[in-house]
Amino acid sequence: MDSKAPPTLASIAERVGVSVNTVSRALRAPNTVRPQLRQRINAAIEELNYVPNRLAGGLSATRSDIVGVVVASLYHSEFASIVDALQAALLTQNLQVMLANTRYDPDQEERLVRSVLSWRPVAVAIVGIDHPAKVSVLLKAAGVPIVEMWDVGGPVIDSGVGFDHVAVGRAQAMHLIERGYRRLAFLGSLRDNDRRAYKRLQGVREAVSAAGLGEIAVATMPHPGSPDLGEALATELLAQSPEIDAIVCNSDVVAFGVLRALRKLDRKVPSEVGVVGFGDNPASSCLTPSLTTIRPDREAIGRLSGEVVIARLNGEEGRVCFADWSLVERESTSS
Amino acid sequence: MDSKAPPTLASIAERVGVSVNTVSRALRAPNTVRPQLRQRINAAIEELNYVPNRLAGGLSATRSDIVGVVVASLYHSEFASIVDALQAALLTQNLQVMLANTRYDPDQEERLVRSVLSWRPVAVAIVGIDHPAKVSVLLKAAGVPIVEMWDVGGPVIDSGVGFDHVAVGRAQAMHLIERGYRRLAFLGSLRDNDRRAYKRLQGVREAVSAAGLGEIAVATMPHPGSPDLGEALATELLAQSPEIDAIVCNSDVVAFGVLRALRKLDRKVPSEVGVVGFGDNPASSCLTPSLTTIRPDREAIGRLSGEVVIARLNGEEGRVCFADWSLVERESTSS
DNA sequence: TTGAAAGCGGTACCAG
DNA sequence: CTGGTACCGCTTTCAA
Repeated sequence: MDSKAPPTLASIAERVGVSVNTVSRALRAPNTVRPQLRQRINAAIEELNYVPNRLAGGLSATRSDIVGVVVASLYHSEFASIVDALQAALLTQNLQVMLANTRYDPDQEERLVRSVLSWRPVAVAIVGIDHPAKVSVLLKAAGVPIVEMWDVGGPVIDSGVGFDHVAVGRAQAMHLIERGYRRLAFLGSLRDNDRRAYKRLQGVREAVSAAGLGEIAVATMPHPGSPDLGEALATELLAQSPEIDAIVCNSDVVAFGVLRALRKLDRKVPSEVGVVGFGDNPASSCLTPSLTTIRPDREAIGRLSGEVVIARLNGEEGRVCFADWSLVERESTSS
Repeated sequence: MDSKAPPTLASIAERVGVSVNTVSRALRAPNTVRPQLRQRINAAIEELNYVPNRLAGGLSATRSDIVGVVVASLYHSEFASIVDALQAALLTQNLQVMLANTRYDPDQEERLVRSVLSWRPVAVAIVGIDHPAKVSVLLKAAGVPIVEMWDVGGPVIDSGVGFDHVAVGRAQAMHLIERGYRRLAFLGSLRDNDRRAYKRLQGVREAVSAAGLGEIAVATMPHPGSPDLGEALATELLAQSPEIDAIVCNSDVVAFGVLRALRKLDRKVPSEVGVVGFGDNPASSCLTPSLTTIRPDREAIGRLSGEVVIARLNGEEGRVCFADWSLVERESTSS
């Protein structure tokens, strides 16, 4: 790195001997400039390694080509693949992702949303629909399309792409109940800011209650999910409530640890205990027993979110898209 | 969303009846403004939901508080946790991440680097040290600190944080050789742009050659790694070369599929075939047999990269940090 | 402690 | 097809 000031439009204009805005046009509308001149301009650009200054461009054009993206985590691909697909979709329109990551820290969301908005994004995509009040206000006041992703089980500010997490919880529990399990528990990482997890838990409760099975045991910790967490929680849970015969896990990674705990406790899966995960980790199909889980279509959520952003920028109306998810039945529940 | 123009410093200045730059100072250096005035200004800011325009601010200050981050993938947390930790480190200095993802597409790197540089980042963190020539030129010409992450087995532009991937490949192979395996193979996703993977393969070759074991079999595909890919490649490989007794996998996720293939082929692991992965996927310890693998300290790489960026911005010299990695020995090789 | 004025590097509109 | 000229919204001297 050498710290001299980078070349500007003016530098290259001067070098070629034309005005600044001829150069500007050569870049944005090449065919409004004489081919020969254009060539000389391009040569100068190449030679000086000129890179346009989008701070200036965005300020002047009062639009930035930035899409703000706010997620709760990048860990273990919970949202990483959504961002991945979203970014790919946005790239087709030369839209740039400005990423912010709350890491499930409730105090961060407002701060990060402010930070993202300060770049005057042309749109914002954000995980969840349950934001602190001020966040919703800021998002609305920003005057740009807002796409709320992942959870659409409720009203959205502008547009939404995701699925209903209560329904997922219900499906997890109903599957277990259909398989003959009767003493269900819910287990996993549960952070205050993770409203989606609470909704899935709620769904589990609803299904259990509808089946007349009474209260479920719940074992959670506010730490990020991991196999070790799952093993610890399961071990403790089964010590306290040995009658439990089915465990709904808040993530596959946690379920991996639960399976390990059950192996150590010599409780057979699925004959004595059934286990359902959430998230469809690539490893879930490779465990023994393989793990029954919920497969949300993250790629679709990212892609559709990108498409909604683009549609909104083209003047289309806000809308809500439901993304697919399915229960993938494997060995851990096929009793 | 309502599309009226967002409030500016001028709007709030007018509302309070002071000049623009009094407001500006109230934000950046609160104690240079009379407390009472400051309160009225803050009230107006709150009321109008004012969010500063960083395009303007950055342009004016000729620095942006953006750190450009260029990765090759976000899929299955190969780099996601690096970004996660990097972002956390940068947040302490109010630095914002502008993320670009090449998805291992060789054609994208130059384009994305240009795009990132156009935001006049104060620094750039990028995966890898083997860039197309033009990318290196642009990065150097940008005149800001550049941190090359993940691979530091060679010269860096400015600073680097990572480890030597050739050494990793060597360690994988040597471990297998020490365990008594003799007919090694390398298997997995291998994309042109993934120079690190080639280096690991090279390391495997070096170790095998040093042990006088001759050529190794290689089974790769240019597609993203997955269990299915691993299973397919392993099945084919062992059909062609049934004498193979050890497989070095380019990622854990691929290794999961390899283990599945071996199970189906009724080849015992580790007694008949040894398997080593790379990446330390959380599930690796939960498989049966559990997977021996290489654990790179991704969190450290992200955190250290952030620290190097910050140090460089404080005027310190460029430097290279080696991050930890270790071979985690588990059941898949303990013959 | 506060204000006026000159940019930062582009874009957009209008004239030539 | 090309150049002149106001801005875009904020920061930064420099005075007051």
